[in-house]
Amino acid sequence: MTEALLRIASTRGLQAVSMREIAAEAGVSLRVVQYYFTNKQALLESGLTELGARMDRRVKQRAAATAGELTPRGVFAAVLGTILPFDEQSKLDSMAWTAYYTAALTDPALAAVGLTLPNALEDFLTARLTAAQQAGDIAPDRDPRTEVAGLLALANGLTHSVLSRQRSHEAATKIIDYHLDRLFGPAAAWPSK
Amino acid sequence: MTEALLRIASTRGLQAVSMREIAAEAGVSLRVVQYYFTNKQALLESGLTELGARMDRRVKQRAAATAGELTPRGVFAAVLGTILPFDEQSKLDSMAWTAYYTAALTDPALAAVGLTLPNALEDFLTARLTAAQQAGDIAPDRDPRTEVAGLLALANGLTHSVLSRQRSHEAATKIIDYHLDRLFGPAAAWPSK
DNA sequence: CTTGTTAGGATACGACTGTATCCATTCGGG
DNA sequence: CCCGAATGGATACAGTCGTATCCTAACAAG
Repeated sequence: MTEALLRIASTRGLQAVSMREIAAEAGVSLRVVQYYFTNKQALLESGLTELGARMDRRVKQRAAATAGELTPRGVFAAVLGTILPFDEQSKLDSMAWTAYYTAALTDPALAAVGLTLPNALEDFLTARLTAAQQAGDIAPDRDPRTEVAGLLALANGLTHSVLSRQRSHEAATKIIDYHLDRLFGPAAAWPSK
Repeated sequence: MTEALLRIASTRGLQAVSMREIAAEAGVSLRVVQYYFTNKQALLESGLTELGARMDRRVKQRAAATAGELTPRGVFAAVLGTILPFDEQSKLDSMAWTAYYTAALTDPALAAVGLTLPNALEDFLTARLTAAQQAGDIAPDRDPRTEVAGLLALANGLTHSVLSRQRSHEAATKIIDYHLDRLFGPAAAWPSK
């Protein structure tokens, strides 16, 4: 049922989401939609929560697939590579995510729900990068939180350009890899103290 | 009149934009809104065009203010610094721009109008960076179009994080400057052929 | 003075919205 | 057996939406 909501949101936009449309898409009656989601607000929030859960699942799948050795760089490549839309389904999810993001800008209730995952992601990556720095994997003059913020912003921006067909998935991945190369580059390129 | 539309779009979202709301916001009757914009579609497109014009004006203003010497790096700092929301008005415009961007994902007519400025910007900056590379201002192993795409995506992503109050304008500017430092860094840091 | 164009007020129409109400099932525990 | 709770179908309600229509003015050109 929440899937029907996200299907509509990602193909026709969040403004096309109505209780009746969801009922039709899910093949149930209007009353059933009302029954399981008391409000339209509750319905929308459930869609956002589901989106977050999917993203979480995808990150873990990719991390498991790349298993064996999870270098700091491997973690970043997995997470950032998961943010970028890489197949039809994740592309649809990214569209829905974008729709929600925009709605959250003028709807505080959605903003509260929608910011938890991005913030958790930033904290998680920052902790990883700090550890990597202490282990000597990245240059000591880098600020972990700033680097993470920049990388996440880059991934989000690239996602948008992929969605609007300005850029292919491959081109976006290349740009991400390029930045990871610079960050996790050889110690020889670090500035001497 | 288009200003009233953008005022509503940036404060309450594009889905709150209705002909009657615009009429009320502009202090005119519904008929007048219908008179000057035959369609709602035409109305929406005029808002998008106006947003593009404002952005254009801002870039030129900033470029003129930083006048005297317009180094390649100065051009990039001006353009990217203009994309980031730096005062209340540009913040509102960025919100409206985001709303339009999202709507364009599921509305081909808006996409056509909305992509002209970003594409023009990318072409312009790529030409500048190519020239700078030939002049020896950046390392020869950089791909200008890729670099520009990355920087624009970064600026867009940072804009979003500023709008959702994850990041301050200053923090975002610092990240941009950091990347520009790397790009236009001293020749000593370039890889030897 | 007449006539056509531009401008705008008032109102109506059908479609669609979220929500509420009324009613019929199904089903498990007492 | 029964009875309350869970589940869901059908329909109604009050708004709001974009759009269309009808009617005045104002004004410039003939």
